[in-house]
Amino acid sequence: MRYSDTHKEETRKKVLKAAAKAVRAKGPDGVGVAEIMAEVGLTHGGFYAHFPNKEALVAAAIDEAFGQSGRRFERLTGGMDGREALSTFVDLYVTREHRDHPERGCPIATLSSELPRQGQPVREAYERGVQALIGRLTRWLPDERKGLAASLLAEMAGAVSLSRAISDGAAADQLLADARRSLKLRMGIVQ
Amino acid sequence: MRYSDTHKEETRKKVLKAAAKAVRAKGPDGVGVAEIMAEVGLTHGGFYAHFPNKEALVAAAIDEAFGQSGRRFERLTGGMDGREALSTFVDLYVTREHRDHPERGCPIATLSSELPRQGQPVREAYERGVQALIGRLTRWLPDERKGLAASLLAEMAGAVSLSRAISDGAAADQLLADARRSLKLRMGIVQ
DNA sequence: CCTCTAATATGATGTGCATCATATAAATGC
DNA sequence: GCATTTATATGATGCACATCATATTAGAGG
Repeated sequence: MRYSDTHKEETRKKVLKAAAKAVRAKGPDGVGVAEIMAEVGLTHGGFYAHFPNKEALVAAAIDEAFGQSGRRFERLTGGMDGREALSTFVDLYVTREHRDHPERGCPIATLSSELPRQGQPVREAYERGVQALIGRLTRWLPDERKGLAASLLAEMAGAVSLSRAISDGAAADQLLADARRSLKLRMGIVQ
Repeated sequence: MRYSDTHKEETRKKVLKAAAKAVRAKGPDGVGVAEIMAEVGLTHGGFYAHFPNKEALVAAAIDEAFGQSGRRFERLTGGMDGREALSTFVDLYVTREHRDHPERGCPIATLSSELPRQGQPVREAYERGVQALIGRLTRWLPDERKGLAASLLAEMAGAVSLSRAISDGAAADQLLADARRSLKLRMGIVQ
């Protein structure tokens, strides 16, 4: 092989990361192949040497996005007990910071409504990510109540998502604060 | 005028209703002008006699969708006290029926994630609808706690939205049931 | 029954996009 | 430094769509 052994793999990774960001920022249908390739300094034609089609890229990008936030949370909560980990998670997820940066946030808060309309490979990637996150939360909860974990995640994503629709910043912040409190109550962290 | 006085207005209404359904089913960007006109038995060209452009239609369709569900809930909860109205609302909103029929459901559960990326007129219509719904819930709550109302709405929409991503029907139903219970707890309806 | 005008249809234009066939260029091993 | 092969670029194709200019038709008023 003439390019370095790792060159193609590196390019693929870069494309994937750009896509993971772009998909969250503009949605699966709002983003174009050419745009993502340009982001990496390439042109659109080379794309098909890395992915069979756009749908495969989007699916991989969603896996990547979930993977990124998953690793981040593992890192930040490593060594904590369940109670502390849950509290940390809420304080990182249900925030203005998350609301204001969908492109590096949780795919659920950013893509929930449009994902059911995507093709099967994309939906599958999304569900994998959702289930992994539910699993993580479940392990942190007393008695490992999976149903509760899912419902808590719904509340967190719903709060971030709805706060993005509220133009009055103070009201949006208040919504997030109310949600954090409700979540910690449900988790048994506060009374 | 040669057509009956009300003809144009009736056509506009029909287009609007078709759009309100289509926008929820396929998203603002997933739906085409020609498709909506065909739904009403017309061709695409006539569209611009009714709306200046697609964006205006989408904004009007979102108003219409919020209006439809608003009127429906007013009708169903008319005469109830706050407690009973809230309980009824939860039992209608956080359901499998709602999950399975986005095209006639709440625009928040169907459009939340992609709406922040729409143009201003569409975002404004959406926020009007959100605020109206928050207002309705607020009036039903003891002490009229607006922040709580918003947070409750986030949890409801989040639960329906997330349940749409879960392919295992039983698990999705369980998520909805858990959410209903959590919501009624927060509303002070059950212990 | 005919006229006239508002409502709708036809068809064209331009744009953006995914995909692919083919051309070019990069850089390693010789 | 050259040949070879692999990565990337160029450019073409076809489709879906919004928009608009122009043509046609429906049908109430005379």
